[in-house]
Amino acid sequence: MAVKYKEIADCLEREIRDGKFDKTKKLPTEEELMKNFEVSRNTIRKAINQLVNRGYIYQVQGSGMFLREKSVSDYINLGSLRGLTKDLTSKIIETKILDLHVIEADEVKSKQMRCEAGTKLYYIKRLRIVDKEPFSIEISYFKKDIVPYLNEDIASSSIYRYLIEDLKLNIGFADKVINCEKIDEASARLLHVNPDDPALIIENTVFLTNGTIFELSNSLFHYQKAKILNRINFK
Amino acid sequence: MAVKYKEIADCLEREIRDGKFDKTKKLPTEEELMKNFEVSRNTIRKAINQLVNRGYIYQVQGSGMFLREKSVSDYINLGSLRGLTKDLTSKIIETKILDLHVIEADEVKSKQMRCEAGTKLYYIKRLRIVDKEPFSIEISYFKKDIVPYLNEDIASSSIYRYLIEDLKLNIGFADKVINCEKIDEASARLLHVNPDDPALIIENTVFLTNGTIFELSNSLFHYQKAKILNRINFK
DNA sequence: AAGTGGTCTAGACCACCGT
DNA sequence: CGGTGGTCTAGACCACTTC
Repeated sequence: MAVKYKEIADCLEREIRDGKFDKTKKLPTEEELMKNFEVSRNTIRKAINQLVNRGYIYQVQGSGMFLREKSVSDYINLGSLRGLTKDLTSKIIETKILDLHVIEADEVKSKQMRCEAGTKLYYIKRLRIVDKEPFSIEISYFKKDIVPYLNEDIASSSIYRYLIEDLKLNIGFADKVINCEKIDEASARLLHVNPDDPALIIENTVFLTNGTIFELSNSLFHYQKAKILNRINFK
Repeated sequence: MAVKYKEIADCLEREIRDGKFDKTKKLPTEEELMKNFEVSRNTIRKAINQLVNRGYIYQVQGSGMFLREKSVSDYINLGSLRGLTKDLTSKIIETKILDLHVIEADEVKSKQMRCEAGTKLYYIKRLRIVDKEPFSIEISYFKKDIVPYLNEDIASSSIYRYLIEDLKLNIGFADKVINCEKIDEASARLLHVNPDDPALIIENTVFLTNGTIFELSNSLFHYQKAKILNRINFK
């Protein structure tokens, strides 16, 4: 990390999650934080901005910084990279790899991923299981020139932990398209629902900081079990 | 407005939307913008940050600021206040008021909206029609002490324009929960779909900048017509 | 090496909240 | 009125990209 404002943000996030401010529901003032962390006001404000964007707090001019109501821990967080494991704490998450191999991009995929047709892609299909019940089906494509190696071990734990910590990928931004459809028969069997039942779908296009697409994924959720939470700030 | 960085952000947003940078797909450098707008670097960077958060551009250290691919204009934008009218440009949006009157908060609503039971609320039920076809059913509750007046006229055009520009409400943040369900019979009739067809649902809790809840809404979308887009930035 | 964004500091003044 | 965030400036140095 080595960047002050991120370290401060992460530290404060930990403290918030640990309930350090639950009694007052209020954070220390900017001035106090400046003293505690021995940095300038701008740096504190940048750190705090992270917490605001992550949905933990809100600021009131002239009054202070307050905790936002705890998000019940049963939602999928749209705005984070942290994956199911970190979103659904207090649940048992398991992953079953249904398929994992290298393919070549066809016309459609090459267009979607902005690459040449024939580009090598990892194709992964996974069934996510929450508290012993099928929860979602996720199909992902990774560009092999950016993610040169993947195996079942990595794919069944946290792919993103691997991409960030081991491969040191600089993930920049993502487009997420959400809609719902009638589920197809094969997926219905996997999720233990009836054909034509609803399914919640997230299509995800993920970019590196330099603007390159490196992943495309399609997640299909059990309609009674999945709820997505998104916290938004205006201003 | 009167705040420099927001004015600059709005100005640049307009220019981006007008296609001013489409040829190069690149924005001027920070230095050029500093000169053009005659402000300090921090102010420019704050303005640019707005554009990043609004999903218009991404920055590459050492290289420049680039346009993000145009969001096709057929999505509902989760991260904006701008409502259907501004999201679905190039479409004809109509609104039919199904119900509008003042009620008193029951146990459930008072809990959801964090107010006393019996608090006066505007209850509004609207059918949104896009290109002459039913698109969504929106049920909203507004606290009457914050939104003292509403009528069919206001409710059938842009409520948010009224809240912001006329009532000068300071809207701060929102929690959105998305899921999908089987549609009920009455809604199915309104949306011209079959009972038990899927429905995409957004539950929206909106807060003023001081942390007060002033609106609760529940939108139920035609599953084949509604797609939600959310652009996310990491870092 | 030059160009361009990213981080950080120090200080000034304004706007809003609560007493 | 004092306390606390919000905006803005000016300048320094670092990190990455591009050639």
